[in-house]
Amino acid sequence: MSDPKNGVTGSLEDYLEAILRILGTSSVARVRDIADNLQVSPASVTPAMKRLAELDLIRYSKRSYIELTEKGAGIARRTAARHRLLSRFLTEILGTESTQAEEDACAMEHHLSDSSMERLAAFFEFIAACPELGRLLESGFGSCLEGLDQLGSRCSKAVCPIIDTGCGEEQGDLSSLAELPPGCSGTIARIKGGRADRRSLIDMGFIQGVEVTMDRPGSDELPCIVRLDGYRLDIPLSAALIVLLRRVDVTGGGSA
Amino acid sequence: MSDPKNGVTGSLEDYLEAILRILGTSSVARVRDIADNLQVSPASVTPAMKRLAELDLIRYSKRSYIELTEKGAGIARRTAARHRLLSRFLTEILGTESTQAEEDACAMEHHLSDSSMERLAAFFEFIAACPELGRLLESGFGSCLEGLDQLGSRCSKAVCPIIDTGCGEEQGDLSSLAELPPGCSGTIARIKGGRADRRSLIDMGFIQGVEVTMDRPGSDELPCIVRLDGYRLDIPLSAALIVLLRRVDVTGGGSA
DNA sequence: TATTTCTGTTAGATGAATCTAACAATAATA
DNA sequence: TATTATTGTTAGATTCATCTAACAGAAATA
Repeated sequence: MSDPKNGVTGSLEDYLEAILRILGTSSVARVRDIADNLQVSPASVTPAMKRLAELDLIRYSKRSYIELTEKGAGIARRTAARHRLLSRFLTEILGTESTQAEEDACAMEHHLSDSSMERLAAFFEFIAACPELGRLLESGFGSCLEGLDQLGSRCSKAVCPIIDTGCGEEQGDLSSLAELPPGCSGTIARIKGGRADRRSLIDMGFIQGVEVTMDRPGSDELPCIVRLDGYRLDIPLSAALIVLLRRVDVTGGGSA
Repeated sequence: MSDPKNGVTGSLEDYLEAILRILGTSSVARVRDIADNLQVSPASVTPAMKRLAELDLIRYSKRSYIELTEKGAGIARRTAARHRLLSRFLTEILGTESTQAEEDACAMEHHLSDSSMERLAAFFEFIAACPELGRLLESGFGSCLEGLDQLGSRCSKAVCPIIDTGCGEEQGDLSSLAELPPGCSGTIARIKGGRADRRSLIDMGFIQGVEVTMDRPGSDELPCIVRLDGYRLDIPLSAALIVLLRRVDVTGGGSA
């Protein structure tokens, strides 16, 4: 039923991955090493080894050293590869801090499908093979992200189209959500402003590409009411001001 | 201890998200709707509602309609935003098939940290704001990925640097892993060949940017032994032939 | 050899998330 | 109103993953 991978749960994948990691440096893997490696009590390791042995993924008998079977090593390597791929995407492309990236990757590695994994690997190859793209990401997005790290600070406007005014070649096309007349819709192009403001809007679902409709424009005292993905949301005018939209479906009046 | 988000587990996030989703179309959320929405038995919903109510994330009493509190709606929206972000990354950037992307996103949404999420949102804004990048991804990576879908087929060589010969402007710099002399290392640049071959190499950890060292070159009958991340691996010569490397640390002899 | 220490195992408990089957409350229909 | 769905709840079981505490086996040391 909810048996994802023939009985191999995320936790078991972690054990396999740990065994592979240990065998990379030590010549043998013992229960103790695995427990330390996964920050788990040795008492938790034994039953996991039993299950892995039943599934023919390790060779194990009471008190013996632990070895991976071919099948187990395959799963271990695949899991490790997923982990590395995700962690590299987070650090190298998105610029997530490495401790955090490890943690995210550790949790997500069990849920990335084969086909997405294959594509993510291709993505890295593509970036590496395409110097133009690499340059764009590094000089453009990369230096913009540095700005994200210094809380609330703004990054080099010349380079970063995201925070604050930015280079935005199509700045002219964009208007603030606050200016959207009632009944009209727009697609979110980007969120201006400091980190905290951005984050709280993103948390509410204000993400590039998503359509917003204005239900009731706000004032200084009255929050705007908008629809996002069909959900009604109240946001203060100050928040609406920093959401930049590309207008679609201009049925109502036209504003500046 | 291992309490990630103040008692709100991944499963509870799913329930909150489902409630938000239901309230987007229906005017009320009932146990039945939630059960249907999450493909879960109604008997599983009741205890979940109790826990959510205890945590002050929904308003609920026996047999009542279910409403989100402000706090609960916040978590629900954040989870939905993560979901959308991941699912869009998978479909729009990586080109994963949408059913699969949904599934992956559903599982990963509980594990993406705030900071990675923030950066992923910025990534979308950056791509949208940078027409050059958008074009590159779409015409280059995008059309290359189409090739991935037709099993084993090759995509337009003019445009795709990944599969087969590709445009590879720096083709000259690259040499096959099979040609790497013993003791020498290289960094993986890309994997040539059909989909199945690529996938099995990726599964073993052959991913762009990773360093490989040759332990023992192979022959038609004898597999190569290489080291990847410190792990020893045997691969058939035919597989080594399609791994393209950028050489580093040329201590040994020089090959063509 | 006897003792101590380290390592691994077992037993038993806990908590999360689910299920089925039986029951209760409500709503719809005859 | 009486009967029949439909909907929600409870009880009880299961599975997974973990823990602590107690014990057993092996190795190191006295």
